[in-house]
Formats: sequence, structure tokens, C-alpha cells
Amino acid sequence: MNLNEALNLLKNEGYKFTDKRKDILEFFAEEDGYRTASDLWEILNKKYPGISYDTIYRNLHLFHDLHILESTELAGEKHFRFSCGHDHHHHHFICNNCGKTKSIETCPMDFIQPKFQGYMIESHKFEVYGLCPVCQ
Amino acid sequence: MNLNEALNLLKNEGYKFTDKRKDILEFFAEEDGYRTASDLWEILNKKYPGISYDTIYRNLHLFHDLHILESTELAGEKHFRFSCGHDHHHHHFICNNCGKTKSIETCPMDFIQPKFQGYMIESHKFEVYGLCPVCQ
DNA sequence: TTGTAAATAGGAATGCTTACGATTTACGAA
DNA sequence: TTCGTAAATCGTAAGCATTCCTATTTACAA
Repeated sequence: MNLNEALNLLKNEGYKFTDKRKDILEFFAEEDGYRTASDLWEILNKKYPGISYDTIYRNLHLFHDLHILESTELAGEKHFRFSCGHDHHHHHFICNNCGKTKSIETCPMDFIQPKFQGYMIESHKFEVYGLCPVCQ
Repeated sequence: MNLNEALNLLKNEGYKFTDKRKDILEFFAEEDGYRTASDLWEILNKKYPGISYDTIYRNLHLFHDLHILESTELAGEKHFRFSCGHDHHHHHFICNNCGKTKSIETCPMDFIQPKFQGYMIESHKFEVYGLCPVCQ
């Protein structure tokens, strides 16, 4: 997923193209890490003073539903990042300081699946937290 | 960790012994899964009508700090369970319906640690979600 | 039995998120 | 290009989990 793919997906699904949606997608396309709704609001409010939180959250959910963004919960707050898992399943290391991520290609489910006979597995979460080389 | 160990730990650390603390610990000792603050409030309010949420949260945090309870975040809400990780590190399968858990002894960090040269790993989260045999 | 710090009650405040009526806007059709 | 309409946004209120605060009560040691 990149910026153009996301813009095309929006158009193909029949959603309207607005400056704010473009700027939201550009924001996430430029970031390589998890960001919160208020991170996004801080940036957009410079260009669109008084932008509604409704607009922020509505579009975050829309983009998430369209799989343009993926999300995770960190410290009780939802965080979003540009989706990078369209072509292959993987997990993330997430820097506790800057929010930037590093892909982890190994999926622990490959090792433990056999141990869950009788259980219906619906999803899983594997994330590693710490400090990236830059933030140490 | 069991109920008596928890009660002794409380006493040894100099905390006062109250009926509410006893009942909170008994609640978690009887449950074998993750429960929320309001789950707990629902139960305690029967015996102590009007019990303050302050009491609930203050004690949940106390017990968590004392490692009597462990916690995780599910669907935007903090969940707590009696700690079972004192003697050995492990992860959990968590039933999406009843909250009950099953231990996972395999830790994915054993496989991926070498791939993080230059990164300072501080913590990790691995949880599997689905339906337990009873809830299917 | 009493003194005191700890614990609790009751309720207000906070922070993130969602909801909603009124207004504006994107965009296809005329 | 203009117009009509559904979609998008605004401004603000409400919801929910959680935290905070002060007055009151309680556990427990002296």
C-alpha cells in the first residue's frame, strides 16, 4: 500500500476526494510508524484551524475499514499506521519513543498452532517494544 | 500465586487488611480469566452497595504493582487476572467469549532475538484470541 | 482504648472516542 | 456551467473508562 494506491482505492470505492482526506493519507504515507488521532489533529489543525475531531476519527475508521491503515492499541490509546501487510502477514517492533516500526517476518503462530486442538483461533497479536537505534 | 500467598504478601508489605481487599482477591482467585474493573464492581456492589470505583481502581493498581494481578488491554478496556507468571514466563490464549485463558509456554522472543541487533528490546506482547472448547 | 495513617465514599474532573443536527462541499447529471 | 443531492464536515454534546479530590471511616499498633 502506498499513497497512490490508497487514493485510487478511495475513488474506486466511490468515496469523495477531499483535501482533508488527501492530507490525512499523506501524513501517514510520510510517517513510518504508529500515530494517534491527536498526533494527526495537531498537524491538520495547522492547515485547517478548528478541524473537527469527528472528521479525524471518521476518516481514521474509514481508512481502517478499507485496510489503508492498520491499528494497534498502545498505552490505552489507538494508534494507526499506513498498512504494510497487504501482501504478506507480519508483525512489528515498535519504538516506545518515536513510534517507528520494524517488520518482524517470523510469526509465532507457525510454531504453536498444533497446541490448540479444540480451540478456535480467531486472531493473535505479537508486538515487540523498545528503543530503535536512533532513539537510544 | 494463590489466594493465601496474595494475602500474606499484602500483610508483609504493610498494607491494611480489609473485607473489600479480601473479596477482590477472592474474586480473582476463583476466576481463571481476564476480568474488567466493572466486572469486579458488579460483583462487589452486591455485597457493598455503592462501593466506590475509586476503591476498585486503587486496589487493582495496588495488586498489579505487587504482581498479584497481571493485566492486558482488550477492546480498549483494561482486563486483570490473577498472576500466574511468577515462576515462569509465558503467554496466553484468551477466549473472546468468556475471558478464560490457556497458557502458551512457547515464547516467540526465543526465535527472533538475534534479529534485533542495534535495538533495545524492553517488552513484548503475544496473545492469541479465539473461542475455547466450551464457548464454541 | 485511643491516635493516626491508611482506606473508602461520593462525586467531580479528565481524556479519548462517538454521536448528532446543521451546514458545506464534491461531483455527476442536466 | 449550473444544479441537485448525497456525502463530508463542523461545532458541540454525550458516553465511557479512568483518575482525582476532600471528607469521613476504619484497621491496627501503641
